[in-house]
Amino acid sequence: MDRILVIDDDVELCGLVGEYLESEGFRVEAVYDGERGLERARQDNYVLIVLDVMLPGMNGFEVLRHIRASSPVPVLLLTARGEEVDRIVGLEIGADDYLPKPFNPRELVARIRAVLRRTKEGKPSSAAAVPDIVRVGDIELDPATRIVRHAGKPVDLTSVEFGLLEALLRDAGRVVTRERLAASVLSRKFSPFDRSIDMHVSKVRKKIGDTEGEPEHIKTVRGVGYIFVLPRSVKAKTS
Amino acid sequence: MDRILVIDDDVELCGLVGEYLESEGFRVEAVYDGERGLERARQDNYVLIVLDVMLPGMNGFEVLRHIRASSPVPVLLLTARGEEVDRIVGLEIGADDYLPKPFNPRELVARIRAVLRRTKEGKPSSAAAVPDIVRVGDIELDPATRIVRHAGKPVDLTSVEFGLLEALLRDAGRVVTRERLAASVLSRKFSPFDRSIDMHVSKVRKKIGDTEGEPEHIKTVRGVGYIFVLPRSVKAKTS
DNA sequence: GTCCCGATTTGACAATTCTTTACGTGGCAA
DNA sequence: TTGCCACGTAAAGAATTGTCAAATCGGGAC
Repeated sequence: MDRILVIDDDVELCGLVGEYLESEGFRVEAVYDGERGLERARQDNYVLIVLDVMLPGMNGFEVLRHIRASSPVPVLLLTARGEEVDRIVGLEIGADDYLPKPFNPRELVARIRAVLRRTKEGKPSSAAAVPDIVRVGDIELDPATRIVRHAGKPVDLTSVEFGLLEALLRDAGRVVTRERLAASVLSRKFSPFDRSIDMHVSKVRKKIGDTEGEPEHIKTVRGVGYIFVLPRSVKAKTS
Repeated sequence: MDRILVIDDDVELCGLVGEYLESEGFRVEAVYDGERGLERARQDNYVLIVLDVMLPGMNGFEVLRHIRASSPVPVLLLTARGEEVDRIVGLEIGADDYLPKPFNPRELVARIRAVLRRTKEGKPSSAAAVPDIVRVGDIELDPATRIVRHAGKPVDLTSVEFGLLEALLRDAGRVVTRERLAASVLSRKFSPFDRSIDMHVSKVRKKIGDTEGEPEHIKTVRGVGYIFVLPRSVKAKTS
């Protein structure tokens, strides 16, 4: 089983991430400081390391440099929001990708899979990280260009609409609650009078053709939220 | 610990750079003229030398030539702004990279690390040093010469515009927040009334042709920031 | 030092996007 | 069927962004 090492001093986050990754079929170990992380990284064999930049004691870059000195194991950096340090430094010293906090666990998984795929393909570490296209049925969403296509034809979405569709697509086949949508799309708590999400769902539906008798993409789950329906008998593997 | 020698007659700058590099885990020594620099370079063992081209007495090229006569130590040249010619000369005599003043300390660190990585990877020093050029789609940006091209044609940008475009390009395919842009481009905290970034984005857009119906380069992500879109023309295999 | 010029920032207003209001529809239970 | 409540969506209102133009800043020439 693929083993992943998470180095992050945020214990709670480690727990969440760990749980999620395990549900996705990885084995996860977490340590909460750089020294310990380095130690583990050296003695054990992980397929990938998730490394927080901001660590007590030895910072993430230090750790990365030391890891790189002895091993080509793929490393995915987590950076705090609004943090100055960015790709310039991170990728230059040999990270394989990075993800700004806060992030969606699905996004993390997608990136981990992308990195693993790249490195497995024989590509040496530190190749440029290109976000993946999310495809479900006849809908295609590209985070890198923010272009959405419906049956191949580009659909013009606003920022919020794009974010909403992305959130639904990344969890295609599962119900996404209004709470989660509000949090991830609008960056705010959901309150019962807030009809904003509904409004945007309405608009997205219109734009991706959920109006005619066509098989609809976004179904309402009364009292809970929305679900992007999967085309029959296809599992939610975006990788 | 990795030791770096800085040769530059600007004492203040030496101080700043030294401080920054030390915070990044290097040990730094600085001297303020070429003769002394040469002396130090000969007797001590540095992992890298940062050398200003414009020096009182013996100029940087002289110094570099002398250093190269006896040592393969990596050298990073600092050139005054707009001195394009120097690039060719500098790299030909055996510099490993160079950086025009004024520069961002982070950029310096990134380049130092890049050089160290290159030279450590077995490439002998002074092997073809390729200063990184950032290329995304039909846009090409050279941090070293500060020249930007759109479809091959040079685009005239002001320094803020250049910095803005560079920041976006380095994170092409990902959203860059206003906070981040303000910090890295304007060197200040972003405040909600600050329209400066927007203004510059507007100007850059105009200059790189984001005005016609053509696929635009810079998209707005409302409430967050901007994203430089990655071209997706090349499917599947994107190195 | 002052003057000048281009660059950057700020002010103002238009255009676009998002939120809220308002009302209609339809599901669900008794 | 009735009543209730959640959802759909048009339209008004609020907020954010685009951009022109004017004010301010900063660096070099003198």
